[in-house]
Formats: sequence, structure tokens, C-alpha cells
Amino acid sequence: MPGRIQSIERAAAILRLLSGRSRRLGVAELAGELGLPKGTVHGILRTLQFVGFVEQDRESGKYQLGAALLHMGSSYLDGNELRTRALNWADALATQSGESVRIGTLHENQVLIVHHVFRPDDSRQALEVGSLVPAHATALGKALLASHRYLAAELLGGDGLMSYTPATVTDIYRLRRELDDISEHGWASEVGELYRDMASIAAPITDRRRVTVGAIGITGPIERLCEAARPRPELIGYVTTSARSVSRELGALPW
Amino acid sequence: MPGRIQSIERAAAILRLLSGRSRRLGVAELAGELGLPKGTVHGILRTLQFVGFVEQDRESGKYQLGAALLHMGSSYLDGNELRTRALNWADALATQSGESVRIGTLHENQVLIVHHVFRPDDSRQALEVGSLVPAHATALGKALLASHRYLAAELLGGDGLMSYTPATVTDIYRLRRELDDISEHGWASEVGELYRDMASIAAPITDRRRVTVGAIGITGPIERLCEAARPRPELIGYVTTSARSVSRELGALPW
DNA sequence: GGAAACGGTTCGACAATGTCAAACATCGTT
DNA sequence: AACGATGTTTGACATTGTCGAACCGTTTCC
Repeated sequence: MPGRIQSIERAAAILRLLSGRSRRLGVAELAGELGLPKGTVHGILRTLQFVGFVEQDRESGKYQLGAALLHMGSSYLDGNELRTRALNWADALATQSGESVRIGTLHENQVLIVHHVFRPDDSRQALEVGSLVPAHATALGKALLASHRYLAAELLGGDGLMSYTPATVTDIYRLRRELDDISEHGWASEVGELYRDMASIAAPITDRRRVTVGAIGITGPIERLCEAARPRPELIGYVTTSARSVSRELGALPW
Repeated sequence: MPGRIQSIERAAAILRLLSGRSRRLGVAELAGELGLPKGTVHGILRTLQFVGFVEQDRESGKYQLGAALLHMGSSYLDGNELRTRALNWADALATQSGESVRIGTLHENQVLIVHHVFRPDDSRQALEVGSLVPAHATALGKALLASHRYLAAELLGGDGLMSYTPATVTDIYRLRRELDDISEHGWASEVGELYRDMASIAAPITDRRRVTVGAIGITGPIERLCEAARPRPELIGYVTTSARSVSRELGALPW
């Protein structure tokens, strides 16, 4: 029975729609989006509500994600080996570099942030764990794509690369060449490609089978991360050695 | 059709088991736990894997929660009105009190932490957003239970209250009396009842219909939060006014 | 002020759907 | 080499979820 269970797939599709930008959606909207009868969608929603995956706004009648998902998300983090193994190294990298640190994995052609350490001294920052950032405009994403070329091909084959700033790389061939460089040198960077005045540096993390399972990197204002529009060598060093340390902790053979 | 969809309920039950302490579970274990045939469980797991809700460990064959849940959990936070409205007030309370701040809601007889601000100055702390803490041994939980007596009754009717330290209140009648006091005064506290040398103070947050939708509170070492084994009055003041501010922001009538 | 349009919800008949138990494959262990 | 433990596949069965129309309550707009 190599088939999937229809109702569960549909339920997941509903949850995915609800986790999209729209936050709150009504039965009719969902039904329209999925091409299903209202009644069917309602039945699924009732069940999802019963198990706490969605909640209904008493006033508008619309549905939104439920609290149970928050707890499950955090449980996922507890069981995530990449994150637990990387915790200490991420802290160390933040201290060394003086910048905020992020660890991410590829998820649906984007980068899912699984860990985030704030800048040591800094003012309040928003925690980004759980958020998705574009792969082609972040150092984390590039580091990951460089080791997953088949996935990169899929992404690049899609409907064009979104541009976030004038510096965003949207040319497929140029990005491909950049990925080649990254594979060769073992680190990736991005300067003003996602936010105009921000830059980032990242390196891939590999597991015991030498497959890339994530990436670790730092983010900060261009003037702190770069010198003459190029990432500062000492920061690159911090990032790559951190990545190697985490890889080793995950069982990768020492380099 | 006031019925729920069986397969979705079962899928949710599987996810709940996987988010329990055990992290990784095999098909047989899950089947045993749920009293279902292995084949059935396997079909559900295959679907959940396809939609990214679970992942399978290549080596052991066991299943664990998937990355999609992390993103959904964080999407839940974005749409959570209580949290978004409380963000600034929580920061302010942390600054005022000098202690770490938590905001929680009741979820399955426990307190789900939906926001967490670290101590202003402090060393690294673990982010607790998404975790569940016991209701009867935390100030947050008591503040919530005091306004949901029917739920409190259910909790108290269960199989006894877990004891975490010698100070944990496990006597139902004593707790009930404490909840009465809390309702009357509008704030709750706990001294060494969850962790031996920690204390917490919390107050309920109400929405426009005057129903309690959450609670906000501070946590810290007893010697900082208390004076002569009683919560310091000025801290109580900070907490209660913060709670009122958030309530007002949620549309509650001004007091 | 009425009526139409839109929201979420319920209903019952139908058959497609998911379930089940047993057999299979693949490990590691005895 | 046989066992026992995994996770996995299979096919027959009837339970189960689906569907579309009808329902009820709000809001909107003549």
C-alpha cells in the first residue's frame, strides 16, 4: 500500500495554509484554496480543533493554528541532534565573533532556523527559531545549497529567484558559479543581499556519513562583518572552525 | 455529523506520543501504546513523514518529530494575539524587575510558555517558549487556575499533585484555599515549590470579555524575589500593573 | 427594512477510503 | 543457522470519510 492517507494529507495542507501569511482563514477560504467541499473541510477542522492543532476565533468564526503545535515544535528542537550538539559551539562562536549566530537546515527549499544566539552585548532582538528564510539570499542557505546541488537545481528551476535588495543574486548562472566556489572553499557569504545593510558568513555542518545536515553562521551589519566589501578573514576562520567542531561532534571523521 | 475523523485523531495521538519524553519511537512501540495494528500505524507514519511532520532515523528506523512542526509552532506564535500584544510589556517588566519574564496559557492542564524574556543582564539561559510547566507549582499556573476553577477541579480530581520539592503544595484543600486568595488579591506566587531555591510571582491577563486568557510573571532566586519568605511588594506591583496593561491592550475595560 | 449574499454548520447516502491481520523482508542476536 | 526483533507490504473487507445540498445566523446592500 504505497499510498498516503488522504484525510491526513488534507489536514496537513490546511495547517500549512494556516501557517502561511494569512494567519486566520475561514472554512470557505480553505475549501476554495484546496478545491474541496466546505463540509469536508469543516469536518477536518473540527478534528484538528479537538486535538488542539487549530483554534477557532469565537467572534469571526475563522480558524488559526493551535497551541499544541507550539509545544510540538519545541519538542522537535529537543530531539534535534544537530541543534543539541551545536548549542555550546554556537555560544562560543557568538562570543568570539561578537555577532548573532544562527543554525539552519534546508526545509522545503528554504532555510529553517533551528537555533539562534543573540549578539552577546546587544539590545533586544527577535528570536528567529522556527522561521524560514530564503536560501539564495543568505549565507546559511548558500552553504546548504552548495552541498545539495540536486535540490539547488530544483530551486533554480522554479519561477525565478526573488529579489530583496539590489544586491540579491537572481541570476541562476551567477549563483551556480558561487555555489561552486563555496563547495571548493568550504564557506559561504552574503553581503546586503537580504537586508540592505546586513551581511552574513556561514559554513556547512556534516554528519558521520559526510552529508551536509545543516549550516552555522553569523549575521551582522556590513561594516562590522566586512572589510572592503569582503568578509573579514578572521570571522571566516571562526565560522569554519565552529562548523568543523559541530561536524566532529556529530560523528564526522576529523579533517 | 458530530464525529471526528479517526485517522487524524490517530495521527495526532502519534505526534503527541512522539513529543513526549521518548523523542524516538518505533512502529511497534507506537502500535502497542495506541492498541493499533502495526500496519495501520505504519500507514499513518508514512503520511506524516510525507508531509514533514515526522522524520525517520535512517539507522534505527525509529520515528521522531519533523521539521515542519517547528515552523508551524513559530507561526502559531506570530498569530497569537496574547503574545504579540504582550511583547513590549514583557520587556518593560523584565527591565523594571530585573528578572526573567514568562507569559503562559493553560494547555492540557499545564502551563504552556508562549513568551520568555531573559534577565536583562544575565548569563545565557535556556529559552522556554513552547515548554510545558506544571500548573500547581508555578505562579503562572496558580494565577490561571484561580480563574478557571472548573479546570482546576478537574486537575485536582486527577491522581494527586506531583511533588517537586518539599515546598510543593500537594494538598488539594490547601491549594484550593490558595486559589481563593489569588482570585481575591489578583496575584499569585510560589516560593521554592518547583525548584528548591527559585520563586515566582504572576498575575492573570484578561481579554475584552473579562475571561482569563493567560498570565504574566517573573521568576528568580528566592533571595532576590522575597523578603522574609514573602514576595516583595514592589515586585508584586510591577507584575500586576503589567498584567493590567496587557489586559487593556487586549481590549479589557480599564479597571 | 427587507432580501440577498456570505459566513460556518449539519445532514444522510454512497462508495471510496482507510483499516486490519497475516505474510514479507531485513536486520542483529543467540 | 535459526531465531526473534525490527519496519514494511499486501489484499479483502466494511468501516469511514467524503460529498453536495440544505440549514441557520450575520452582515451587506439595495
